[in-house]
Amino acid sequence: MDQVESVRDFNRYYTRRLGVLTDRYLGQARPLSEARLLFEIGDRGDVRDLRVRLGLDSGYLSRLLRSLERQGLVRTRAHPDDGRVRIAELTEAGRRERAELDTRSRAGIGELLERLSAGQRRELIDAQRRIRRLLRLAAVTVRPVDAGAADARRCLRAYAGELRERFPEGYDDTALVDPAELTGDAGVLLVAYEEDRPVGCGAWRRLAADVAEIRHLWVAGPARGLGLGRRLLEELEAHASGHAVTTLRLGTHTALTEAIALYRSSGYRPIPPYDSSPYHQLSFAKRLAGPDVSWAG
Amino acid sequence: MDQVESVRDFNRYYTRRLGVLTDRYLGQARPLSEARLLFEIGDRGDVRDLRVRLGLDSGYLSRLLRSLERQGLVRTRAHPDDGRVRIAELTEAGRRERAELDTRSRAGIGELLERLSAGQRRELIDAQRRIRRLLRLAAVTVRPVDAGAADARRCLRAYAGELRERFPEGYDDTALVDPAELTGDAGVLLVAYEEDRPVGCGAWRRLAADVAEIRHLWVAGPARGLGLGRRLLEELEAHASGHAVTTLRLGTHTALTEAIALYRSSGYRPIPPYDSSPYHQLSFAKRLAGPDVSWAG
DNA sequence: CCGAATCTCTGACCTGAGTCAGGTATCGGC
DNA sequence: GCCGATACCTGACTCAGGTCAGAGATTCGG
Repeated sequence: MDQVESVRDFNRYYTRRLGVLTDRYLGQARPLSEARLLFEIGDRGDVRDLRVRLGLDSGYLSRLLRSLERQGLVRTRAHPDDGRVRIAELTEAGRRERAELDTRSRAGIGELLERLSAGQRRELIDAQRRIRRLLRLAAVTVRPVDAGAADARRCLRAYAGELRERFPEGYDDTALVDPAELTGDAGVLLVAYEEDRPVGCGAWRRLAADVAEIRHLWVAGPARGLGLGRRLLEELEAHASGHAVTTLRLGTHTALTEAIALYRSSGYRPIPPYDSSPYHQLSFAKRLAGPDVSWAG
Repeated sequence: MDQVESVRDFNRYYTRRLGVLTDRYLGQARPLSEARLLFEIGDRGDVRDLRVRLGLDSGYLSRLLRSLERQGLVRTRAHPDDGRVRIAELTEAGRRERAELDTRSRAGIGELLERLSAGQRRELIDAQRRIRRLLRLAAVTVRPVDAGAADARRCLRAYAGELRERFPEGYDDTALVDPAELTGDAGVLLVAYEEDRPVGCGAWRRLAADVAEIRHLWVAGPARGLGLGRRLLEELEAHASGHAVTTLRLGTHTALTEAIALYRSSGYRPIPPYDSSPYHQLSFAKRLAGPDVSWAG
């Protein structure tokens, strides 16, 4: 069986098993969308927000809320600052109901886990962690973005903020590269998106005819551990390679230990300092294989 | 986060990701139940069978078939041997449609896999295999069954048939234990069920006040590799232990290499032959820890 | 202060999915 | 050849889930 077929097969099996579980433990009495809404409201939530998060039609959501209100599970009131927006909050009964649903769902999973040994349970959870990491990584798309655009600036601001925290000497924003230097043949800024949210970036900037430097490689906190840094680095190399760059340099700070490990394991070798940036305590370089190299394998 | 929460979290993530995929690649134009039916019919299938496999109401299934027939995707005719049963088969257009759905679904998964490296793909598939194995194992329930009941006899017949194949000298059914000896304090037959289908069995039979023997430990072909043999053995030990048995013996055939490995790794030690069965080329024994031992951890 | 935009709500409508109660044809056993 | 069981079909119904068009309240920008 090929890989695609194997994944499809797993999907079929998993959804079927999951269906049985949720049918038995959650789907009693209450429609699924109401149950989901109860969870999503949390203790309170404004309706506009709920609509976006659950992706529901405003009319439909309104009706669902009305239904929960009739059942005494939810109360709504106007937003204090914006009279158009309404706030939904769970009543005491609503909180009990949600806790009940929660307990039932936990019980279903708990029963399932009980039939496994401790080692098997750990194996299950570990395998789920791996799958999730890989699926998240596969969901991330990386594309060039104008360095002055909103998403790009948000990434760079987050990057700078983090360096300010991590460097004992702080970080001065003026060390950021000028957006104008990352266009056309002069360089590029790549932004990684997970479900339309920017979760990482990286740039290369030309230093000479066939030499460029990697700058501002950054991955947002919640997206770390996916292997996204490596992927960004690889995409930057491929992109630079396609613009006649044969040597990549970069400078980094001794405080950034994960980054240093990444560079080393990606084939970057230490070199003497190539510029005077105070943040470049260590410098590295790598010779690229050529524009037709396939890094995706 | 505790284990139950971790599993729930994975379920939520996975169904959401899966939902996006199937929405985008399968849910176009054709209702899900029709699509599923197209797949399930295969090239042909009798309606009775489809009803059971898909778990549908007969009226509903009939209507679905009528709809597919109107669309020219399915043809039905009477069963040659039984005029009550109808046979559904795909027309040329139906086969094209199914192939189209298949391609689209494959494409979705394929795109996802493409964004991973070869090693990551392998890791994903391996993790899915593990999860599936563990979930199947967790879905299996083991319970005592009267050795004369239909399910029990089916298992024992399958067990005997397999030994007949695997032993060079064949196997004589009269060597099977007498059902009457597996009741009350004299012994028990446990049957393992996966979703209501019997997929394995095992028995213990009393030989003396505190001695019993394990007999007829068997796992159906499709359920092998789940660790079900070990689980049956453990449940037999616990059950025997609860009936004042302190020593378990068993005899086995040199041809049953997996079984021998299982016994050895479960704490059974070789002993001289304790009976004259021609099939007991090797004999083992194990001392049980006591009736209150917890084997489930 | 006006007009456009935003937010919620209501009513009308639709589809998919499925249940339930019969009815008809056929079969298997006697 | 009759009777009960089996397999199917039809019609009537329910429910969840969701879309669409507008109305009414409120806010925002100029």
